[in-house]
Amino acid sequence: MAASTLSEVARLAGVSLATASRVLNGSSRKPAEDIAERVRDAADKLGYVPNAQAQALAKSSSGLIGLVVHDIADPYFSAIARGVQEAARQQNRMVLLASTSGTPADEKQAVAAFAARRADSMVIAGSRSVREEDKQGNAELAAELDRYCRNGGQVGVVGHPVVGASAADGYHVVEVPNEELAAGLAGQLAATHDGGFVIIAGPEGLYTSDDRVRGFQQGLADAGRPAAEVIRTGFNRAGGFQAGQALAERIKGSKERLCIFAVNDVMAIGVTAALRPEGVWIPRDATVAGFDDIETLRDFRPALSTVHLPLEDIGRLAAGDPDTPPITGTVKLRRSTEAPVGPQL
Amino acid sequence: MAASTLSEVARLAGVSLATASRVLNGSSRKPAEDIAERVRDAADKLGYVPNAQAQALAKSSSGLIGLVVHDIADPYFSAIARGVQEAARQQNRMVLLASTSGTPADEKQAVAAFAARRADSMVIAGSRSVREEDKQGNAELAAELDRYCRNGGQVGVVGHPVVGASAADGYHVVEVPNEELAAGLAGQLAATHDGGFVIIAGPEGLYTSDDRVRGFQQGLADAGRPAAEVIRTGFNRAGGFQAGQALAERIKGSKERLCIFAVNDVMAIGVTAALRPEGVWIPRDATVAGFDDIETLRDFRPALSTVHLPLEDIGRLAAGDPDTPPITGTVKLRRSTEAPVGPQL
DNA sequence: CTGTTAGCGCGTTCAA
DNA sequence: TTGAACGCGCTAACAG
Repeated sequence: MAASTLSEVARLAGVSLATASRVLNGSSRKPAEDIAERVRDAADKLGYVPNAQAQALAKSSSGLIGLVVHDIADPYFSAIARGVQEAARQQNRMVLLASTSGTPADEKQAVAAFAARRADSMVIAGSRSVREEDKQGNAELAAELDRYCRNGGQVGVVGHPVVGASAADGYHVVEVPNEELAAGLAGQLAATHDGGFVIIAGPEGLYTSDDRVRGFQQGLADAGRPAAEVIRTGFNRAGGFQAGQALAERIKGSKERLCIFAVNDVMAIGVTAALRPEGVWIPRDATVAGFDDIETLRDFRPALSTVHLPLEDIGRLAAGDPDTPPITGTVKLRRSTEAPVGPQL
Repeated sequence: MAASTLSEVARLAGVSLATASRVLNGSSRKPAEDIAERVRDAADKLGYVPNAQAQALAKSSSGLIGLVVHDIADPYFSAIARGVQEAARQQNRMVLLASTSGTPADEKQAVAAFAARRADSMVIAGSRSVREEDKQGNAELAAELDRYCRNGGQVGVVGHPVVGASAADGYHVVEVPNEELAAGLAGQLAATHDGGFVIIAGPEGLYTSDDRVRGFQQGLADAGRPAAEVIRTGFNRAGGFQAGQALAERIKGSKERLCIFAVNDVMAIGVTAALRPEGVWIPRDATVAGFDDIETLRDFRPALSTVHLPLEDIGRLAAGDPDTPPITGTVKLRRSTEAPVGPQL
């Protein structure tokens, strides 16, 4: 038993298809009130639900907005997703979700699927990479996006342009000032920290990670400090944990109080978690800072110094919301980077 | 410049529409290999992307699965969303996302929108409620779901049936054994805790909250303990925080070491966060337990005792994945409920 | 203001 | 095996 159709409603109301359509679905021209009511009654009686697919086909506008993320359960992405969702709601559209493993090849698949569904626009979140292994995938992804844009699609990319994508119409990038913010963080940390710095970074070639590393180094240089050593690892908690384990020995074997900058919050949490069982206490024996200011981690102790990013706004902006302010971040110094004898909050 | 259509491809390949369709989109009957190749070439040249809307219209099956959550940025829901996403991927379908404010009225809207898009199935997560204020909304939601099911839709609900929904075909509930698990938690806590218990619960009428409260009380009773006092507050971190503030005085003013059970993890975190600045240390001055075992909170210190729920599996199951095991939880006792002189992990 | 008609892009039944 | 024709449910031109 399929859902009832508009023509059934029209027949029951004793009017034509067009009239029923005008009454039930948004049209500029409003039919007479008495006939309109009859149509509404009929629709009600039949439990009529307009077929959005058919509407989309006829109007060639689907009211869909696609969202590509690496992992919807990652708090970074889910915060962005919330922003996209809100923007979609305001625009009276629905969100199509695609979680990919993070490889460009997978993302290309997702983009193609969105294009097939004729999504009006789409948002691509997740770090871009220039690693050799992603080269072909990037090219294909760029081609797919390009075609989509040429067909009138709107694309919002978070962070960096997709590698190789031409600056087509309808293609816009929500720039996140990772580099400046990381420099700012480094500057503020250098003001109170005398010892050395170490950076826990993601794999080389990940733009977001690379930008934050570069910015941080620049900030150190501006403060007259030597460059920090960079440890490359996975761009997630597990990566941070590994790096933390590797650092533990070193910290315990030296008198120096190291300041550790992990290029994102979950990595910083991983570092801290690895250090704790080794008896290395933050901020007593070393200090730790992250990046992103993930909401769920805000109750973490010691409170994590980080850079606040308005992730929801980023999502909203990428989804094409006009009255979202441009993206700016804020350095947040908290307990994890306090001086050795700071207040015991 | 709109995307190219199947008939354009057919014309360029010099074949009929039907043939092109058979070649490009899954059909049982395969045309000759030489002609098939010509069609594929043409499609490639034109950058043909099948219009999923039109396909859906013709086949009356959209390949869409709707997901209703209260807040996609809430780690509880985003974990479930991951499960749904994975199931969808396996079934070669896409996820339509709707975040609602949590009111049944909003959820009804979302369900209607999914129905309009002719989603093949949908998943509704988020606690059901029997509060008076939700009565009408619940009824409308139930009616909407009912109609959707009658039209052949599949509905998976997490936790509890939607209030008032008739057990229609295609309607199934992923039961979460909240009550038994809460009882189990209470039992294990009672084994090592001598003092009193307090429960921080959500508003009365929220099934999930009520079940956990009831189970916990039952568990206490089975252990020969008096019933715990129940404090009602918001079902989120803010609610927990408020309750924590209210409790702080009492804990400081008494010698008794209270065991606080918050009906979910984020509330437990809120309680702990409120207690900390008041100088109440966990587990020294009081102990705290939660429910859900949210992944992002696992590095929280003191490590939170809780009940582990396989949220991804729940999502997968609700999305109709056949080979996901039935849902069982596990009590996880960690540092936050340890005896006063436990090991300093 | 209303009704008729022609598509939107595709799957699928029929004849050929 | 291939192609012509119809229908999926709806919108938007037209004509009345």
